Amino acid sequence: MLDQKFIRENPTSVEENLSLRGKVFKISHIHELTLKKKEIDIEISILQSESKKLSKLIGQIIGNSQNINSLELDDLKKKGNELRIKISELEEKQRLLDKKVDDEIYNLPNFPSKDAPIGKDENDNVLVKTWGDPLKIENPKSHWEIGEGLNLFDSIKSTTISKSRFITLIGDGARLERALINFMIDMHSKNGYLELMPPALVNSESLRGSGQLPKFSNESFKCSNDDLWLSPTAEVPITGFHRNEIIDPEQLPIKYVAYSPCFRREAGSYGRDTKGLIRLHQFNKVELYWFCDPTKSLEAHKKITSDAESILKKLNLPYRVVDICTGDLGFSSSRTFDLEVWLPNSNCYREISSCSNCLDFQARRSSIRTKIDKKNTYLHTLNGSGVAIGRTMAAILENGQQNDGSVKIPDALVPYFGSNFLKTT
RNA sequence: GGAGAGGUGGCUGAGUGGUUGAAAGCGGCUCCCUGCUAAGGAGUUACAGGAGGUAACUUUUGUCGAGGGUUCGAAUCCCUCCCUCUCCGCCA
Repeated sequence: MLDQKFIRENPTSVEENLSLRGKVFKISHIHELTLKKKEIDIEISILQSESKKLSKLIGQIIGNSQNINSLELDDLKKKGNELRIKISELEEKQRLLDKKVDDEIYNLPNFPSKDAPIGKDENDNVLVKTWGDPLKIENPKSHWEIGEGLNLFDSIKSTTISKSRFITLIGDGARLERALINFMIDMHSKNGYLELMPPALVNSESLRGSGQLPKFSNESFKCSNDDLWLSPTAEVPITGFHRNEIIDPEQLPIKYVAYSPCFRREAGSYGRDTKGLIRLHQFNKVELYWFCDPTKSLEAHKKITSDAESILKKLNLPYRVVDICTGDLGFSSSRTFDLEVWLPNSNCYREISSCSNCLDFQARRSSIRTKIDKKNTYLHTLNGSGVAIGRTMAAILENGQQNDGSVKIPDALVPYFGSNFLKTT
C-alpha cells in the first residue's frame, strides 16, 4: 500500500511513478478523498476535545457541590448531547470516506524501483547473467514423458481424484519431492534462515497484508464456510506472522525459510502448460523471506537472490537471472529478479524463482514496523522462492536424462535421495 | 459441537458510571549512599496516531481483546465477534 500522506502531497509524482507499469493510473479522485478525509479528521478531533472538557466539567460540578443547580446542569448536558450528535455524523462521513479511500488505495500497486528496467511486458525484461551450459541433445524428452515413463507421477488418475492441473507423485517421484524439500531447507538453514512451517489456510487479512487481496481474489481458492483461503505462497503467512508488530531493530534482519504447499487457481491460463509439473493448482515451494531495515533492502535483495541461486548451482542446473521490467513487475514488488532454469525439451529457460523487494509496501498493509532514531518506521520485506519444488523436479528429469532412459540425480541431492539414478524397476 | 470461567500497562494484579491512562507490586531508567558487589534511599517510567518546531519539545486525539450501542461522560452497563483456560463429546 502506498502512503496516504505521500499521495496527498505528491499526486502527480504518484501518477508518473505508477505509469511506469505501462498502464495509466489516475489518482486525482483518491487525492481529493484523502484531502477531505484529513479535514474531517481534524474537525472531529476538535469537537472531541470540546466534548471531553464538557464531560469533565459536569463531573466536577456533580462531585463538588451539594446543592446542584439542575437547570444549569441540564443545559450543559443538552450541549453535550448536541456535540455527540455532531461528532457521530462526522464519524459516519469519515467511515464512508475511509472505505472509499481504502477501496482505491488497496488496489494501487507498488512503485517500480528506479533501477528496474523500463518496459512493457516480459519481452522487455533484461538478462543479468547466465550460469552453466544449457544441455543440448538430440530429441530431448519432456519431463512428463520421463516422469510418467518411470512411474514417478500420474496425471490421469489425479484428474479422477480432483481435476486437471493436479498431480499425484508415486514411489521415487514422491521420494524425490521430499528429498528436494529437505535439501533446500537444510541449505538455507545453514545460511542463517529460521525455518517456519506455517498454516496452509490463511484469512483475508493476511492476503490483504501481502497484496493478494482485494485485487486478485480470483487467483486463490476460498473456503466457502469460513474466512479462510488456501495460501497461494508462503509469503502470505510469513508476512502475517509479524502483522501489527513493532520489531526491535537489533533483531533485523529476520530471515525465514518455509516449506509450504501452494494453491493457485491459474485463472486465465487455460491451455498453457497443461502437461507435466510446470503449472499446477497445487505445488510445493520452499520460500525465503526477509524482514529488513529499510535502509538495507537493496543489499538484502542481492543476497536473497544469490541464496536462491545457490540451490540451482548446487543441483548443477543451468539457469539465468532476469531483471523484470516495470511493466512485468508483480503487484507488491518494486523490483524483481527472476531465476529461470533451463528445460531442454522446451528449449528455453522457465521461471523457477522470483525474488522481489517489496520495500515498505507489504509492511504498511500489514503494519509491521521497526524503530529508527526512536521513530516507528515501516520496515522492508523481501521474498524469493528458494526454489519451486515441482519445477526443480522437472528440470532434474530433463537435464539429467540419459540415453538408457534413466535419470542422473545431482550429486548434492544423492545423500537426501539415497541413490544416484532414477531407473525403471 | 455442548457447559462454564476469563481477556486491564513490559509482567503480576486492583478497579462495576465522573476530574481514572488507570491503585499496588515486580521489572526498567536516573540520582544518592557504598572501596566493589549485595542491600538500602529518593525520583522517574504505558503505547499509538495527528498538528506545530531544525531540534530538545509543545499540543491534541485514540487505546483496558476487537467492533458496535446506551450516556453529557464507559475499563465499568448492553449487543455481536475473536481469543485463552477448564470440563464433556469427537478426533490425528
